[in-house]
Amino acid sequence: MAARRQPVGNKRRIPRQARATETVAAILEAAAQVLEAGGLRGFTTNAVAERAGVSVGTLYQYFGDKTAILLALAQQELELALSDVGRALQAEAHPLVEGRVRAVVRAIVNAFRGRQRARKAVLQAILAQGRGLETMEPLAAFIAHASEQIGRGPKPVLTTLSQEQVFVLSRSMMGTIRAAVLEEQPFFRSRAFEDEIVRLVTAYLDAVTRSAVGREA
Amino acid sequence: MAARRQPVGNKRRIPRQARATETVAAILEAAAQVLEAGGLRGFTTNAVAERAGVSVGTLYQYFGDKTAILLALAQQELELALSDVGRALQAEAHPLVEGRVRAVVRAIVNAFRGRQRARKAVLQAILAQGRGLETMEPLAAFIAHASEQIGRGPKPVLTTLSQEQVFVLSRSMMGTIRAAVLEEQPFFRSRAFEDEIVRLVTAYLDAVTRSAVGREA
DNA sequence: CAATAATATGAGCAATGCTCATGTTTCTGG
DNA sequence: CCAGAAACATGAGCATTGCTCATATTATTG
Repeated sequence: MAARRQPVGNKRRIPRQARATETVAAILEAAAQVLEAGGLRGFTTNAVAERAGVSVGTLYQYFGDKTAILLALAQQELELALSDVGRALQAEAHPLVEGRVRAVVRAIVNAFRGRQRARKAVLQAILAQGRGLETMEPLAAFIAHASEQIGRGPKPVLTTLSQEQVFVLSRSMMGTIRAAVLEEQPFFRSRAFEDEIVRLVTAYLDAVTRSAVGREA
Repeated sequence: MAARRQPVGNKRRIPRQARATETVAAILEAAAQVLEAGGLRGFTTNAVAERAGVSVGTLYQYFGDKTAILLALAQQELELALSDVGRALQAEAHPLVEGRVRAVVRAIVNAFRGRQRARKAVLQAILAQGRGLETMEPLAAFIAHASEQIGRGPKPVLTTLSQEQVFVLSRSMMGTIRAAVLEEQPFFRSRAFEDEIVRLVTAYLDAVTRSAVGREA
């Protein structure tokens, strides 16, 4: 977690001195501010550099291109969200599958509080870049693992999910939430919406389980 | 269908002569070709104009900005896909809900044949523009209507879906398919993948129905 | 066949992503 | 404490691209 890994293919400098670390942090913070203020439209490299109090050249020492900044922001956010979800899963040892699903859904939805414009812009950008894959992979892995956590309990449920099942599970859930954010749906934080997502995930897990059980015996 | 409606806020010219209509068609075709050849990276207004055999100025007489071209392509595609889905629903008077869901899913997946790069690019672009809403609205409306078609039959199922339910239904399904396209998942056209999407939708519809029935009586 | 409306042109402006030659700060070993 | 090296920072400016506008060409109308 503490290990600083650069995305593959990035030929840029890795900060080795404290000064550089601060610079990178300043750039990321500036990027978030610029996004929050003007969305993707106002997000120019010059604007970010100026706001961060560095020159464009410096910015390009640490980020290969404009998108790399967005990607870094996205990864930052994702790590935070995932740890939240992990905590929610451990804390809420809810006896019912539905309860644990709800804990996960709520944690994810909650991850979208504050700096909404910036978050929306980051979402747009990584989708546009077609880099959903890299950003999504940790989440999918997590869900694959979490589904076992979710599935075990008083009534043990799941064995292992196929890759297609993990994919459908993660993308349907995230796709729904993501669409709600991008479209700025008013019911995004409503209980009714949460209920429906929980229903979706729970019903799917149920169906998968029934099918798996039926295939044995 | 024949009625030519311009997106709101578009101050551009509407073709009135045959020549202009052909020009617009040529531009759209050129745009698709450019996208197919070089993806979003190669998609420059100058390139499109050149390929279409017109000048940039002409292009900008009919499209307010670069994105408008992508949006037009998207709407074109969507209309085609929706009519396919509609036909699939009418033709396949399958007795089981699952059968009708499968017909819809298959029609949508089939809509992604050919010109894959162009299609992917268009998806990326409209997502990046945050215009998913407008492009999605007809689909959501369609699904809201289709869900009644799907729900009726030997075992009548549904009454009416809430806005949250329509949203979850449409976005979870499209989100999953969209992710598979954008990430170029190898199992995109596999039977296993189709099965899982069908399972997802069917299970959700079932759960909604059970809940609605339980609330009466 | 004018007169008018519709359509087409493309040089070039403004904005933006990004580079590179140069200058400054920090570290390291003797 | 001090060179020499390595890391870090700078910003003018190049290349590209989205888009405009003054002008020219083609179609329609009465």
